[in-house]
Amino acid sequence: MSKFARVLLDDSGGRVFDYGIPEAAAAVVAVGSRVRVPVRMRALLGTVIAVSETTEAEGIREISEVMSAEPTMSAQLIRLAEWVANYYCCPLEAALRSVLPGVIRKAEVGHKKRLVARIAREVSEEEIATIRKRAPNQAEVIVTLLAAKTPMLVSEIAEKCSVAPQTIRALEKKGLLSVEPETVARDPHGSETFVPNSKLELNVEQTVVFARVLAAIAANGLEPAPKPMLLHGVTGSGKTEIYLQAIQQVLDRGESAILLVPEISLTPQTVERFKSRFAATQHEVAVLHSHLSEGERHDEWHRIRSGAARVVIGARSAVFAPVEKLGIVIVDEEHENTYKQEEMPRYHGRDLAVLRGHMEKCAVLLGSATPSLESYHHAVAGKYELLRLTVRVDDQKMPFIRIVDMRMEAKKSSPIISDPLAKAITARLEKKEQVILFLNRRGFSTTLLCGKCGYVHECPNCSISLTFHRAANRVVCHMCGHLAVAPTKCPGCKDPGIKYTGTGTEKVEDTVCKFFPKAVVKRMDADVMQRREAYRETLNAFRTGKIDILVGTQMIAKGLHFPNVTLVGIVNADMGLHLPDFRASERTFQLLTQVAGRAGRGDVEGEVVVQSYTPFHPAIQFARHHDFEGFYEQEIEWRQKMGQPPFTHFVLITVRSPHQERGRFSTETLHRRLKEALPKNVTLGEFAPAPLEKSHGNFRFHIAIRAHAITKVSRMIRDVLDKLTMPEDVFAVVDVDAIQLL
DNA sequence: AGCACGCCGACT
DNA sequence: GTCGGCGTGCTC
Repeated sequence: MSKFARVLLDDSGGRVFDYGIPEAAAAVVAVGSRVRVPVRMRALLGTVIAVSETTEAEGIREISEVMSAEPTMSAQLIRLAEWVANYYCCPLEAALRSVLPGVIRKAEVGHKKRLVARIAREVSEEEIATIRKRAPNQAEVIVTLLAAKTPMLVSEIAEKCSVAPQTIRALEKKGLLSVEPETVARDPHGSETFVPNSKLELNVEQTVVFARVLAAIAANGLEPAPKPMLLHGVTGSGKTEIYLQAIQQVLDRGESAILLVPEISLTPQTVERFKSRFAATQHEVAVLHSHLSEGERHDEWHRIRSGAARVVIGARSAVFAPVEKLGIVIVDEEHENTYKQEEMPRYHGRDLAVLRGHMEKCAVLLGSATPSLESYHHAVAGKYELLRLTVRVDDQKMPFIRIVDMRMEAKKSSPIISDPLAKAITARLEKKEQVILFLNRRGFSTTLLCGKCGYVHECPNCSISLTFHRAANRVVCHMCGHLAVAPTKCPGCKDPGIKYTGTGTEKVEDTVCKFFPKAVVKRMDADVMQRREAYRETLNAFRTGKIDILVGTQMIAKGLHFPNVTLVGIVNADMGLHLPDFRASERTFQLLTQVAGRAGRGDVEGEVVVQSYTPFHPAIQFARHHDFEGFYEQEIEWRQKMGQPPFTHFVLITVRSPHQERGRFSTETLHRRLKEALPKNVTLGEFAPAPLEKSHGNFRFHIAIRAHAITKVSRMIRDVLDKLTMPEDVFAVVDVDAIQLL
């Protein structure tokens, strides 16, 4: 009695077919196996997603080839992919693509193979002497290999002994050496050596927290699965050390660990810190991120799959790392929006970390100085275990935060650098301390406005105004990258009096240079950091004190620490506060807290100056008092009243088309069908043009849905969309638990 | 997604 | 009569 495999074809529009498992392959075909199967006249690649004793299908054919002896994906990862497909309303095919990197599924890029030579048998001194008379080069090779005590690359030997490869071949013929192609892993950090660093002593709070983490790890594999832990630790409270020691504990138990970090934090320094720590215990660390080459990704994946590397650090997609015996998943900066994938499948890395931990019954640790409302709500509700670190490791006080009311100050002094901020900078410069100025917008000015006819220079493809970049003398669209020469007169009425209004980092840099001509000012944003080394160079210059004032965007807000930075100025705290986004307030609070955390990490107390036109906004006031709980309390109350997440799930459907009327019509039809299909307890919002009405030349429309049981709703939306045929140039995107609302 | 099947117009 | 346009639907 043979079995049947349910196979999902790679490029077959998400359809599954049943195939017979040949007797000979019965032992190797399992859920997660990659197989070649006959489809009509062709043989296609697919993934086995289930194995059963029976099938309803008629005209069953047999699997023609099994790609590897072991399933390429574990049954658990297949289950995770199925969950992603059901929850995030996408085809299983798309979810599986995230689980299995393209390079692995194609199986074309093999391991990088190189010829490796090793000593084949004992060689006596006399023998070497005999060889040396006839073939001194051959003798040299033998001596080198003996001295090395390990096999060497043929190319390496050839170079070192300056001999031709034939010399080595000759030795192989004599039976003294064996030469074989061997897999050589490309280590993205292979050329670096790591100085082992040992663990730091934990303070009282850290010890308490770590004990709880240990308890969770000790419960790995038991029923019920340990509760996920939320570590709320203020900036500088030593969360990373907890992560490091937790991972060590997991390794000691023979298990593996996954650490998710936001893509931007995955700097060489971060990676180095982890590699160094585990270098001491000889454990390999694999790194996964989007900038790996195909070959590197291939090698890292196999290093993980084979168990050679049991620590995985990576951006969101690393949550799918093929580790066995998962012992802990850690999500650093769990509130970060970069964990949400903004293309299909639109999963949230942190949420999948929690789910995977639950499925594999292992510890899950989420960490942040400013937890997301969602996670903190779970902690308060007892779904997560809440752990706290309230003091900084060096007993450093939290920085003093001063709010400058720009409604008054902007008139009196400069709208960019107010008097109080200027005075604070002067004082710090006199003491030879360093300053960071933060503004979350690139460019010189944000709007070109004609004073005469009211013309605003907008992007032809997007409904936002173009930003003037003075250094390049161009106007640039920050959405689609549209570029044009900066106009000198109004493109509408030809009046030469066109005005540049609004502030970007370029203008801040400019103003600061004028205010403090003696200070060394450097700007750090995506524009000046185009060269890869520029980032490191600037940071090094800043660290060694060659720069007095660093002006920058997001880039300088996250996780960098410089002991000599004692003042952080936030040029405009209101930016982003008034966007049509229910998370605007939460984001502002997080950003202010994170940026403020950059101040005062040395032995001098830090100071933060926040410029705002709405100084009494709760997000600003609570951030000022370092009061996360206070912010949470008032924000969660509002969310509950409004039926916003975390009390509902928010699903956003975006319909886009280059043709405005076709887009509107399709949205209308979709909305009507949804109204018919969705049950009463699901809130279906009216369809409307998106706040960002036009982007990349597409008109965009939104339908918002709020619901409690998302998987059911997801299914219904999929059914409605499948039945609906849209015009060729109209596309609908479903985003479950949407973060990007514009 | 491909690719066969099929049902209509232009052409050796 | 045949070649080939692409519109519709099936693939275990």
